[in-house]
Amino acid sequence: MHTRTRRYHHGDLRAALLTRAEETLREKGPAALSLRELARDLGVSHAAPSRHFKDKQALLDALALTGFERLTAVLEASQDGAGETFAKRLDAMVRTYVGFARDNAELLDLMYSIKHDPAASDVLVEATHRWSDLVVRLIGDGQARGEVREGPVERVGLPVFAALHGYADLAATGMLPSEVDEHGLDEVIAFMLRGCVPRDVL
Amino acid sequence: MHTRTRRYHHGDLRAALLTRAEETLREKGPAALSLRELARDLGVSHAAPSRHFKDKQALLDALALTGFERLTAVLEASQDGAGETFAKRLDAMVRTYVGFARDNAELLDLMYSIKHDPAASDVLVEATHRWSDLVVRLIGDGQARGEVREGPVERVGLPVFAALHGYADLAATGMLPSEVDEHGLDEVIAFMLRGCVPRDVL
DNA sequence: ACCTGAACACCGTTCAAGT
DNA sequence: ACCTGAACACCGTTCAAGT
Repeated sequence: MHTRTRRYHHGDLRAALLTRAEETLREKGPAALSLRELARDLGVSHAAPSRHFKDKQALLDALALTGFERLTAVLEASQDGAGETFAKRLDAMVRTYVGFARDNAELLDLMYSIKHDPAASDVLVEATHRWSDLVVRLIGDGQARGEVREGPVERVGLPVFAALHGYADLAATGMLPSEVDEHGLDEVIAFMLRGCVPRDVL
Repeated sequence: MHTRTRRYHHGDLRAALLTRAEETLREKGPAALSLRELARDLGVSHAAPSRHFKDKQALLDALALTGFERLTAVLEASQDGAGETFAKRLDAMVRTYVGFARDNAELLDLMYSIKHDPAASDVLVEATHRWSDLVVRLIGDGQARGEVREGPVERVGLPVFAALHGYADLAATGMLPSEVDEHGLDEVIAFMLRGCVPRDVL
């Protein structure tokens, strides 16, 4: 690839490994991710990655962490220009999340598989909390405005999150016939709003 | 384990491989599933499995297929004594599905990962259709009774399925704090019913 | 028909040794 | 501090040969 004579590696092997790992994950799937092939791609010996990641799992953890950081960043950004009403803020968040899931299907899968690993690192657990806090805040604000039914936020928010998580997974893994996926998201958002409706309405 | 002198294998190696594979999947997770270890566990040579499954993927496909068969069986059974109303039938189906997901978390994961593989076999695709037909029938019957809003069944059913799939995944992978999981399912079912409510009500 | 044993090309991980 | 090269114990897959 790059023909300069290299004594060791050109600079930041750690970052290069993560970048290349994500490319491979996206292009060839998680099964094709091998430390040795990564090292080969980057022109270092197969043992070199171990200086930066104690084992393969540590690299996957680090990769998942970058995913959570990017996800929370776009989700937070989605709330900025979204407007005031619960309907508009929910719409923005859901479309952003599903968009991220479509664009990063394999990465999101990795993120979830690591999240429910009991040995997940602290920084990683913290990253997932930042994201669930966003949902909690969205629901809480909606309740404060009288646009969402009363009740403990986790209980009101849980079905919303379940539907969001489920639809994003279906869409990202290509399990929806394309003509369903076309307007499916509109349908899901309307469904969520009906589910959130205050008790005096339904 | 069994001490009888065996010339080759005791009988049905194919079935024994599938049974042992599911045990390993359940106890040690998908990463620990190796053809060679399976063969060792069953006391045959490492090449023996290839007589029954052309490669590892073929064994996983067969395992997923048994999963789909058992899943559709319990789901169909759930509808028998469920009662007449849409609410009761939905309740029965959702609880049965989530129960299956909890009891077979790793297997269900495998089933989904294979389902969205473009090279999925015909019998496997057919098995997944039997299950989506069940959801379609549930929604269609609800509409006929005037208990579910009008519209194309796929469009009405999609958010229900998304929420079901999403909640089952959260519950099965242990991502719900136990005090949330306690009453979470009731909350999700009520949410689904509000989402399905006819247009003249909401 | 069903299984074995050896062979091949891959892994992840470890560790002395090099620069 | 960072990387190499050899070594070890695993994989999946294939194929001649055995019963």
